Amino acid sequence: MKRNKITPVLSRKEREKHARQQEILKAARELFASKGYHNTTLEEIAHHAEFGKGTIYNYFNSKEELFYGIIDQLTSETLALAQSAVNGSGGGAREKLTAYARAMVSHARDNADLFHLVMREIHRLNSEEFGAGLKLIGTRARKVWEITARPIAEEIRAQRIKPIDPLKLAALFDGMVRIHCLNLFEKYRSPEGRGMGDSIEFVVSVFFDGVAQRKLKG
Amino acid sequence: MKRNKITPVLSRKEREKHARQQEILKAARELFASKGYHNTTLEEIAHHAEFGKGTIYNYFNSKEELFYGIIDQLTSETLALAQSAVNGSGGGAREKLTAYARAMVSHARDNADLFHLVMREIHRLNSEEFGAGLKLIGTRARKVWEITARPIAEEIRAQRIKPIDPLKLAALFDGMVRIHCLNLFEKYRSPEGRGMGDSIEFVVSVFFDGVAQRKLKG
Amino acid sequence: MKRNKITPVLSRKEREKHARQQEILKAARELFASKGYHNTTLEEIAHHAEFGKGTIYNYFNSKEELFYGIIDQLTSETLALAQSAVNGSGGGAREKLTAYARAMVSHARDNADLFHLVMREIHRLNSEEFGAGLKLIGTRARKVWEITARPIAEEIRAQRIKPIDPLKLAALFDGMVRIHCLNLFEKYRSPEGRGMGDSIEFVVSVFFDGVAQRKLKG
Amino acid sequence: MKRNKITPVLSRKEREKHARQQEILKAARELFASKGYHNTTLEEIAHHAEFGKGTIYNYFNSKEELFYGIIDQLTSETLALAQSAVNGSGGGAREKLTAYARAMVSHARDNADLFHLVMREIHRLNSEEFGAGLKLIGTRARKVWEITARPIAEEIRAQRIKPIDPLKLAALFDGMVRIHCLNLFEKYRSPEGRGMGDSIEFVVSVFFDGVAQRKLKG
DNA sequence: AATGAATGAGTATTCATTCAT
DNA sequence: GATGAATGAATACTCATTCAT
Repeated sequence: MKRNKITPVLSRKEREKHARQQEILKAARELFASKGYHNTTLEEIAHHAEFGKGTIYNYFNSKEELFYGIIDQLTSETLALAQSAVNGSGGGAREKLTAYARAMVSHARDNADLFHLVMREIHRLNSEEFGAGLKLIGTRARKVWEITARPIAEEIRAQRIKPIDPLKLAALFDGMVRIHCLNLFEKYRSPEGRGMGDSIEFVVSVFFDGVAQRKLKG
Repeated sequence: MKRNKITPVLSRKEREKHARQQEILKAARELFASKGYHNTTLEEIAHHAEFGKGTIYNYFNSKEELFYGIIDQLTSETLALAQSAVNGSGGGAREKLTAYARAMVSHARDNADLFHLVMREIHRLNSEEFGAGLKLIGTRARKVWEITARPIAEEIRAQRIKPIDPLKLAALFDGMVRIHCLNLFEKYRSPEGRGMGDSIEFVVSVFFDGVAQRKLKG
Repeated sequence: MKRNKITPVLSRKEREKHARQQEILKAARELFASKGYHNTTLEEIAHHAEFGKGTIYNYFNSKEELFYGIIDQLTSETLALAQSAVNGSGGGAREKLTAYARAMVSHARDNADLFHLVMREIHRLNSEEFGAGLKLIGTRARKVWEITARPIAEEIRAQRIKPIDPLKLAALFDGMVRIHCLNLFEKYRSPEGRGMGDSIEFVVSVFFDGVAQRKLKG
Repeated sequence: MKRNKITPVLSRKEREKHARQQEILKAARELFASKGYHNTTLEEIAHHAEFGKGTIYNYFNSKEELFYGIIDQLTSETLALAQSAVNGSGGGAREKLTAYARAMVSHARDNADLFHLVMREIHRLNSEEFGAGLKLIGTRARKVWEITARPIAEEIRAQRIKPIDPLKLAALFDGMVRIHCLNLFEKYRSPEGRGMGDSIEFVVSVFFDGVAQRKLKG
């Protein structure tokens, strides 16, 4: 991707500022993920990012906002992942949703702790004062649903999927995938629970075909 | 150890002690649910329960233990609900799981805030912070699965459900129901999202029959 | 010691009250001695004395006062001990003071922890608000000095002791004995320090004869 | 490691840090001395030192550690005082010990409250509470004894002092001096007690010569 | 822009004391 | 008199945020 040297999109200063923001976010992600939001101090984040404590405040107005930054990152990663799964993979809804599900599992595996972190802290944001941060999550989730609803809608039109509100279906499927991820990467599952269906195909199959045995035609 | 029917099982003192514990739990439930664990102070709980701060410590050894008390209450409610749905409703797996799902939606509606609290805190299982006391949640969740897995297993034996690990299926179904509840009662859903299928039958139907249109046999 | 049955000095009620007070004091002595004043709760004292917490307050108005009661006990024991040493032992000042010193060492050994406790907490009493409790100690200590000063004074009159204010000498001797006790029963003395002169005669000898070698007469 | 004379051993920052530590120690010394350890709150210390409460914790990790800091200060002052008395004054043991005793009285007069504080807290050595950090006091006290034992040992060798373990003698002498100081500066002594021999020579004289009148030879 | 020392609001927990039974 | 449940004042310590350098 070439950039015109004369009119760079971002000035050097802006680029450096952005780079430092990313460094801070990275440090915070790691610490929040492993110790939780409340148990991580700004001092630790600053130290881990190799900045002074005060410097953090040049890039984020508060610890809260830093956390929003992470949510933003994480949800936009998910969004991108949905987009490329739906656009990039050939075939019909089944193939596209499978691709999305696979990508989600992989993403959740790489960010298991963070994934849980957001699930955990989401409620804090739920309180009146943090409406803003939550809306972001809601909005992004909805966008994911809209993207995955598209191939579903197409197949409904082609009468290969039952005529149910595609957005509902997309939301349900997304939920199934997320629950599956949680179950997969839950640290404290009982030992027997481990390995319980790490194949995402199981989920896709239930979603499309149901669990009921098809009656054999006489 | 026989007990005379006339003398109650618990003495007046014991009954009063238990009643007060319940009052405190109730107050804590409401506050934790609406403001989250970290944002609720013991002073608020005491005030809301109309007790002195010190009194709380006569019934629970710490804020954390109080929290465990709530988790215990809620998860045992869910467990009871699963048991009566499975044992009490006639019919096959479809009817029993529908009954369970209905009961969950109703329970979640009555305890919307608390439901979110536990859905969220369930993920704290991962955090060192609450590790010890919260295995409880995992254990209880698994018990629910075991209960709902039973009718599934029966139908597998009767070849009316595909031969998949019934526990896996139960866990997936439970997850679908819970996700559905979350979507239904999420406070901050965008307005358009509201009313997106509050009929739980939709979920049951996808679980059993899938979304794919059945090809008509020649 | 006979008591006239008709006019008992104390009524049964009074005697019982006194007995219970002693029980409480005993329990408190043991706990204060082993754990210190601040680290002992009234609840522990009550439990150890096998009374209810509230009952303690029927006998002592406060934890403070309970502590004074112990000081009173301890200092009056010391006083009694000084009296009997001085009156009871034959011989001159040297014998009488030796008897006192021996009794003190023995008493301190039996009450080592309590002995330290009083030394330790004495300063708290030093603050304006506790003047009362401290005066007691001061008064009792002075009485001990007066008692031990008597045989000293006699020997001064007999020109067997240098003509120095006997009260000063008594106070110094008392201090020497107490310091010796502290050194003897100090728990955390370095190992080499242990056993460093557990014979009280050493102290008596220095007091009377000094450490200087007498010049041999030509 | 050579240092250029022009660059100071400590940087400005280090010097300032040290200065602030001293200020805090000073404030704590005054408050602990007048009110005792338990009756002094960190908030008071902070206020008296004209710092914020949190600032204290940038210099000392806990209230307890702050207390150790004071103990350290005071005991090292005493140690220094013993050293210079023994090394600095000419003459034999009598002169050197007199110098030490004088210095102690003067030091105790200047720090009467604090002196009592430490005399009292020295006995906390016994309580589990302070065990670890307070070995320091015992160690320092022992060092003082070792220092003052040296001139005594010399005179024993010269047969001018009786052949008794010099460390024992040093400990006894030190105790006599300290007791004398306590008696001198005890705030709440009864009025008649005041002025009871503030001449330390009295103590030295008893230590060396004893109180017994020497029988005139033949 | 970067820093980190200073700050003080905020909070869980303890425990002497009271008082209804 | 005896009891122990209820009480709330008291306090060490944390940490997000500020701001002078």
